[in-house]
Amino acid sequence: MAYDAQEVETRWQKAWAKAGAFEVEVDHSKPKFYCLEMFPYPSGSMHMGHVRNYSIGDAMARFHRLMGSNVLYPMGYDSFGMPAENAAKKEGGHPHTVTHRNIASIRADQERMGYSYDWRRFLATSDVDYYHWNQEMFLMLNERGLVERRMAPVNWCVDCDTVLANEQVKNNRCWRCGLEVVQRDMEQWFVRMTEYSDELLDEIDNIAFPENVKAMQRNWIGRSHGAHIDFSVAGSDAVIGAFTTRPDTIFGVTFVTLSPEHPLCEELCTGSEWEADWRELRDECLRMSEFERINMLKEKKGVFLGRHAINPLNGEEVPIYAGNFVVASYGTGAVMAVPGHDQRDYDFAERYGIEIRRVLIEREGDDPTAPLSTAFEGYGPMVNSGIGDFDGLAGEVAKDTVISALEATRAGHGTVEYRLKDWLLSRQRFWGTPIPMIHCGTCGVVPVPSSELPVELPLDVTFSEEQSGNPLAAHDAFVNTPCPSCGEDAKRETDTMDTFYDSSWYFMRFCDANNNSAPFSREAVDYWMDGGVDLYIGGIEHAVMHLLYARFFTKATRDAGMNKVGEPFGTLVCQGMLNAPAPFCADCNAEYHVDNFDADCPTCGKSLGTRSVKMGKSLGNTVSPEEMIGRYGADTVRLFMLFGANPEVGMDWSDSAVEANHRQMHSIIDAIESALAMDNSPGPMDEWLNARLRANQRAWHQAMSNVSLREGVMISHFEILADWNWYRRRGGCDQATAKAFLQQWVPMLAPATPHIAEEFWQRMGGEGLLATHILPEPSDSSEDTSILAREAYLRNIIASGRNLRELAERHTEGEISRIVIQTTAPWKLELARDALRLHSEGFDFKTGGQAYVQSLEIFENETLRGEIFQTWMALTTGSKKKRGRVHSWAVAERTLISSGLDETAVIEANSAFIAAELGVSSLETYPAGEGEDVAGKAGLAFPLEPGIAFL
RNA sequence: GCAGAGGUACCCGAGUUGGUCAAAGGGGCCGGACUUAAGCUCCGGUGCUUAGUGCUUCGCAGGUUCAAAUCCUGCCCUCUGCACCA
Repeated sequence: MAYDAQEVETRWQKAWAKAGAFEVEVDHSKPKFYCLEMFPYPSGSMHMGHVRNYSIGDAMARFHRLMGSNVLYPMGYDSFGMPAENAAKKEGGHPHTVTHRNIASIRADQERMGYSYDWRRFLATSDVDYYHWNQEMFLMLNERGLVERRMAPVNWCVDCDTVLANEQVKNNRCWRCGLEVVQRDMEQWFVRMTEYSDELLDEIDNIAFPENVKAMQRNWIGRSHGAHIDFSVAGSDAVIGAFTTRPDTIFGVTFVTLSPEHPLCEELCTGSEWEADWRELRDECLRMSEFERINMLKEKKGVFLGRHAINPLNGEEVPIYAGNFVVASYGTGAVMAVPGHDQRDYDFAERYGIEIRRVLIEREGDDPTAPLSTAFEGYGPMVNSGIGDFDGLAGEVAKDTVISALEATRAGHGTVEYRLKDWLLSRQRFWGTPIPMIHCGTCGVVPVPSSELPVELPLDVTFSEEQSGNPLAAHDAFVNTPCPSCGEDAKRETDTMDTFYDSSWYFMRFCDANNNSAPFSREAVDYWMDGGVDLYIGGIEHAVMHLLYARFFTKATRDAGMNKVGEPFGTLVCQGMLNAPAPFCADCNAEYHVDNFDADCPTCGKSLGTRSVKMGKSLGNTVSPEEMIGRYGADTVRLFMLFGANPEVGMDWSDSAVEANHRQMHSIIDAIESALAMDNSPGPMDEWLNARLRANQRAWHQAMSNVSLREGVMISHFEILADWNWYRRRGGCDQATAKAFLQQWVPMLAPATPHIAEEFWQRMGGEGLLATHILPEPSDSSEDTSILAREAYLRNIIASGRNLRELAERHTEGEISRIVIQTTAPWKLELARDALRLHSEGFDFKTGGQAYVQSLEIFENETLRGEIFQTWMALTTGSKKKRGRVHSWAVAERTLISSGLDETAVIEANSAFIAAELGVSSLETYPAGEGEDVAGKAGLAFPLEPGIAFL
């Protein structure tokens, strides 16, 4: 057929839309399946990374529809954020305009790919219909005490003109623009996510995320158990509180270090000879960001503060230092230093000549007085404790005992610390959800009453490149408002929300997207979200940000009674990178822009090779989806995406592979057309085709259920086609068989290539739209094993015949023209059947095998005795190199032998085919011993392995 | 350093409850059929060897076993995340 992908695909896309094929409602009579791709930011047109993401999701959505599930598969856009604002500035417009233009563009691209979204649930977070509910939920969080406004040192990006959450800072650089962030103290809005730290951490064990994502989240939350210990200062009322994860090393404390900004520093050293040194160190530290303090510090420096702290357990006085490596924001900003068992403290102690004391040994019996040449940071029995019964305790027991001792003297207690911090929500930008709060001179900060929501972003703002700061702050009509509490003039909050807030609950909004009286109804969300989103697909880059916020949010709304589940996502699939070749210099280990193909390395001048790297604008190694769809059609692109690699692994773009997949499409089309044009002549291959189809259906079903899409597509688009071709080659040509075959096969093509599947569904007279068709459970037939085994037997003969032919040619003078196949001697088959029967009964061949074979009647035959014995051994115990056949035969082969397969009959029935395949003009076959032993092959003949001679 | 995932034939990639594994499938390459020819399509080949045998292979080195791609130990390398975290 002339395959006009453009025409076929757009025609069916219209038909699906017209029929509302993908529109779903709550229906308790069916199992539900919620398939979701991570919320896209509409940055213009769709790129290949999107194509991969959605092709995976759509295949799964379509598969589950075929399986009879009620599939929720929505699409919307995470459309607030900086890029639109920057674009608006550039063109002197409004981000709203930019955003809607981009949404229209990406949506058109998605529609052209034929993704089966329920477009009625479409939403954009920058539309007031959506962010209204952001605000409503913010009031809910506020009422539940989860919102806090406080002064805090924040990460500020000068370029983006706004603060960033901790998660948005990577290597001290802004995640968006890459500029280094600076520290600023500002009044900010926080969501108290840390209230849920423990649940967020503990629940990780029970969710089906990939291990790497789980590990990242655990790391990020970073719970550590330890102790808070109070060191009082000698000659003062001051107390230094320190957090440690190693209370078992308390007797090794030989100094205490404060962060230079610690308020006690000044108090302790003012007026002393050490004050000047401390001030210098503090000022130096203030000039550094926290990141530099933690990661870039080359030199550990400290100054003595002139005072001593008292170890609460043994009363010992140790010097107090200020150290540049102690960070104020972690723990208490004070460290109890144990140089014997902490490498950093060891280095510091060595430099300043402080005592290094061993209070742990590595294993029992070690010398407690052995000097340390490096810190021993592991766990081991306590030694040299000086007081109490601590010596000998190790690990958790040691920690607990020390903590109990501290608690008894009220000098400390066990604690838990987290790395996770509260979610810094406010952004000093325009294009985000306005925080619904009002600042009143009299009443302070007052929430906007729910009845007055939404607080809408003004549309009468013109953006330009000159302006800096947040245009909202300069918009009088927005800012000025009466206080909802006292009615006096007041001012609106002009900070907007981090866009991660928008994406933290959108999956629940999709359940009830058009609700205009609440964020979502409990009924809808409990139906669709039961067990979480069943399949959530997206990039690994959201492992700690979006996925953690969304988990938190779901728990917060659950506790507010809005939904039942506490974990939003069931199975999470993180799709791998999409790579494409780029010029690469092995010496410099650097990739360059595609313009440098065939050029020399711009850095070292050597000639460039290529390497597969992530597709991206910066290297220019991108491929345009539009262009590929235009050239090959959406189905080919989808097939390539699914067949190229399994979802979670990286994948290389390859032009030749895309072309190969396009050829595959043609082959499938040709095959189906041939199936539609069959004669009405039933034959022996019909049952084989059915049996193969059933086997493939079962394997396909399993692969698809496991999101092993590559494997699934391999079956639906490659294996089944190969079977069909074999059927035809073997003379299969039955209309009824072909029709039933297509009835099953064509639907299997739909998840990956829905348009061509729908086209053929119609042409073969399928009922209704394939898009809404339900495929029955894969069936089974007890006959299948032996049907398939017979054909496999035949193929085996042809395969070994081919191998042998090559060898035979070398040993034969003249042309090879005929073949003689001697099948197994009947007595060998009988022995094989006996052996199999005994094997299935658990017979021990090693002890009883010989006696058994000798007891057989046939063993009386003296001339055969030797061969009988050899055959028996080959069947049962095998040799050193080869196991007995009873062990190595597959189930199918055992079935054939046990049923007493007449090999000669099978070969005779197919002699013309075999002869043609092996390129000989005549074929003769008989059981060994019943004819001439041509070329001495009779002895080789074995059940399922006939002796083959070419002549 | 810690944690997670990996290392399979020219490339990609299955296979890891030990035996049916010289190891699926695809790409590429080689050969054949078809064709005036190229392309398409179909068929076959693609570790070495051999009238169906034998040999050497699944990061490296050992070990367990009658039997290891698969299990154990050590090592090397790649990717990802965290990191002078108290």
